Order: sequence, then C-alpha cells, then structure tokens
Amino acid sequence: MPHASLLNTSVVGSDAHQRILAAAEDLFAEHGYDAVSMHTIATRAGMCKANVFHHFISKNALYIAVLRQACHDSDENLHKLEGAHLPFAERLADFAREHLRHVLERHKVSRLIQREMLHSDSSRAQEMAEKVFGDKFQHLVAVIREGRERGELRADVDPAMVATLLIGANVFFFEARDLLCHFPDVSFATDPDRYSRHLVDILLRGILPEQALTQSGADKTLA
Amino acid sequence: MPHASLLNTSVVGSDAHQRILAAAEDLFAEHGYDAVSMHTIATRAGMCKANVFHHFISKNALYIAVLRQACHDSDENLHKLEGAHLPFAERLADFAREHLRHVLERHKVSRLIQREMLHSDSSRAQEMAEKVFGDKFQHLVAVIREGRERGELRADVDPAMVATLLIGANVFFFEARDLLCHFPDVSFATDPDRYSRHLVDILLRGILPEQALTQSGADKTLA
DNA sequence: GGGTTGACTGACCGATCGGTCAGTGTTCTA
DNA sequence: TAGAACACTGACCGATCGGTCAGTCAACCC
Repeated sequence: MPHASLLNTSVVGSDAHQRILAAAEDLFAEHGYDAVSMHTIATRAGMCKANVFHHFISKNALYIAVLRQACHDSDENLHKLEGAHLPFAERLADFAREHLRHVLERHKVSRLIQREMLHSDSSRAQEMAEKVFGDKFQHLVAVIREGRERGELRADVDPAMVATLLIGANVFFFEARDLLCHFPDVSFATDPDRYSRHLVDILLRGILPEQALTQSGADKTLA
Repeated sequence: MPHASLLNTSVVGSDAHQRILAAAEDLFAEHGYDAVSMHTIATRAGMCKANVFHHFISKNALYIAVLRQACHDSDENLHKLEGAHLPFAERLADFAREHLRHVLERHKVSRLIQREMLHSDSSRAQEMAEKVFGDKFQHLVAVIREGRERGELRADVDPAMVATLLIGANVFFFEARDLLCHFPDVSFATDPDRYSRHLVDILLRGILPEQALTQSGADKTLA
C-alpha cells in the first residue's frame, strides 16, 4: 500500500545500497509488501535494521526504489519485430517466444509487477501504463498495424487486440503454469517454446478448418 | 501465507458467522491476507475482535473458510458449451462472453483466486488445480476436442491450448483492464462484450489474410 | 427457579511491527 | 592531526499485531 512515483533517475548506489535493493526485491517479489519486515530485509542484506533506514528513509521508499530499479532495466527485445525483410508471421513468432522467455527469466520483476497490478491503485495503474509499459505496448501495436496496412494481416483485425492477446497469453502462462502442469490434458506447461509455437499458430491461422472460414458466426463478430 | 486444505463441507453458518465471512472476503480480496487485521474484520462485521475468534479459531482458519466459500458457489456457466445443435463457433462465442462476464461479476472471488495463484505454494496450487478448476477446465477441453473430432475445428489444433488461450485471455482482461484503459490504441478496455467478440473472432479465424493461409511459417509452427 | 450452553464483550498478553537515536568506528580532507 | 562526514550498530520507542481470558447476558432445559 505504499504511495509514490516511479519516475526519477539515480540508479547508482553503493555496495550496501545495492545489497539492500537486491534483498528487498527478492523478498517483496516472493512474499509481498506487507508480509516482509525491515528486519528480514536487513538480515538478508547482512546488516542491522537501522542501517537500512540509514539508506532508505522508510519501508515505502525502499519499495518504490525496488520497483523503480525493476522497471528500469527492461531489456527491450522488441527489436525482434523489426527487420521487415522477414515475413510478419515469423517476426511475430520470434517476438512471442522472446517475450515469454524474457518474462520467465526475470520472474522476480514479473511477480513484482503482477503484485502491483493486483493492488490496483488507479493513479498508480495509470502511471505504470504510461511510464513502464506504454512505449513498448504502443510500439508493438504500431508494428502490427504497419504489417496490416502492408497486407500481411487481415484488414479488419484490431492491432491493439492482437497485442493484448499476445502479451496476455504470455503473462497468463507465467502466472498459471504451476496450475496448468497439474492438468493431464496440458502438454505445454513445462515447455514455454512449445506454448509459444501453439499460441502463434492459433493466433495466425485461427482454429477453424479452412473451408469453414466464410460461414457461421465468424463475420458477425466484428464490433 | 496460511496453510490448510480447501476441501470439506459445511456451508451453513449463523448470521454472525456469515457477516464475518462476508467482511473477511471483502477485505482479503481488496488488500490481501497480511494487510488485513482481525480488528478491521471484526469492526466491519459489527462486532468485537474476540467474537471473531469465538467463531473462527485463527486468522488462518478464517481465511481458509473464505476461500472455501468462494470456491464453493461456482455458477457453472459451462452449459453454454452444450447444445450441439448450434455451430461450434457460436457456442464458443457464447461461452467466452459468459465466462468473462462471470469473472468480472464475481470480482471479489476472482481477486482472491488471483492472490492465491500469486502466492503459489506448490501443494496449494495442485489442490486448486484439482479441486477448484480441474473439473471445469477438463470439461471445456473435452468439449473442444469433441468439436474437433466432429470436424468443426482444425484437426491439428490442441484442445487444451485453445482452452488455455480462452481462459487466459479473459483472466488477463480482468487483471489488466485498469492498465489497458490508459492506452490510446485500446478501444475495448471498458467493453467486455466487445473484447469477447474480438477474441473469438481472432481465435476462430486467426489474423492472417485468407489467401496467405498455406504459406510462410504457419505450417512449421506445429510442435 | 437453578443450571447449562453459547454468543458476545472489554481488558489484557507477549511478540513484532516501522521507525528513532545516541554513539562507535572508519575514512577522507584541511 | 583535528575534525567533519559517513557507514553502521544496539537499544529503545509507541503502535499494532494475533490471540487469550474472565465474565456478562439471553435463551433454553429440567
């Protein structure tokens, strides 16, 4: 329940400073803000609690610093979408795979963001939308729209919807895979690349057989 | 961080009993387990803290009772999938719309489950997979597989993947719509039905133009 | 009417919480 | 070498946490 801004700069920090941030990131990601005490953070960082307060004026300020650092180093694997020499389908497949790999790799940051989304202070949500995801999401949408205008996608498809489905499918995989792996029908829960392939396959071609494409309710679904 | 089982019966409870459960459900869903005190729950339920402990032996036991009640009344709108007289596309569209509506309507329960998934005790995850979602998910998969074997779907599509995409897209909409509504490109963040239509449209037909279906990387994506 | 049972309360408990403070080293500099 | 600046610590603070307990009150049974 902390309140502050995620902006600003200063990502340096001394040794102890970074040790505190690392310990706090681990613990906040794993247990959440309220379940982690400053004493626990200090112990994991190898110092006493008072010293943590020497580096960060409050628990809230430390949490904001953790969020800020987590949001800062976003590896930008969006470049997979560039390179128009490849067909759109392949670029999308590459991006989907790399994005999922990225989310799974940086699982601590992913969980922090997931917790932030759950908390859902509306002003904080707006800030995250604008300052953390905004650029990347809009870039993804723009690339998809561009591909559509070049005729590589159906003309009546909504680029923002495609982007949302892609990101959403990956995020859901990340947060649900501990559940999914207990369903006997699910074969992809422990194989992200396979999940990505299936996802992109369906996203590109749909699930209907090809001869049935122009019939039934498919054309009444446009908004 | 409570530990227990979600099973068992007994869903009656006196007036005070139910008032406590309702207050606890509200507060746990909104703020999470650790951020809610027994005093707050008691006050919202209109009694003193000691009386809450008279009805529930511990905070953990109360939390489990809340989870159990939340999981118990699952309205089962899976019947939308039945009725084979309708084409599969329409049945899927109906189910997707009703499922999303259901998730949004019971937002408190949805948030509780979301928090549980985040906590991710692996034994608890298994229990949720088996006892809470298991039946419904496997039923959905079975219906999709049935439609596939009847020739209403592509033969090479994975039913469990379709089910995961459908549920995942709805869950992601639920948890991300406060963010989505701040993106200028997104037109569906405040309109679940429209989101459902777009989702089913893409799920059924894909995003590629129809003349491009047999080319490019689409056929190499099979696992 | 006496006794039991169960819902309910205010006061209390030890533990832990976030945060403070006086003081101790170490290091860099004038 | 004096001293300012800074990293760091143990002890402490008031508040709040989950949980307990003795006792009140009303309803019921004999």
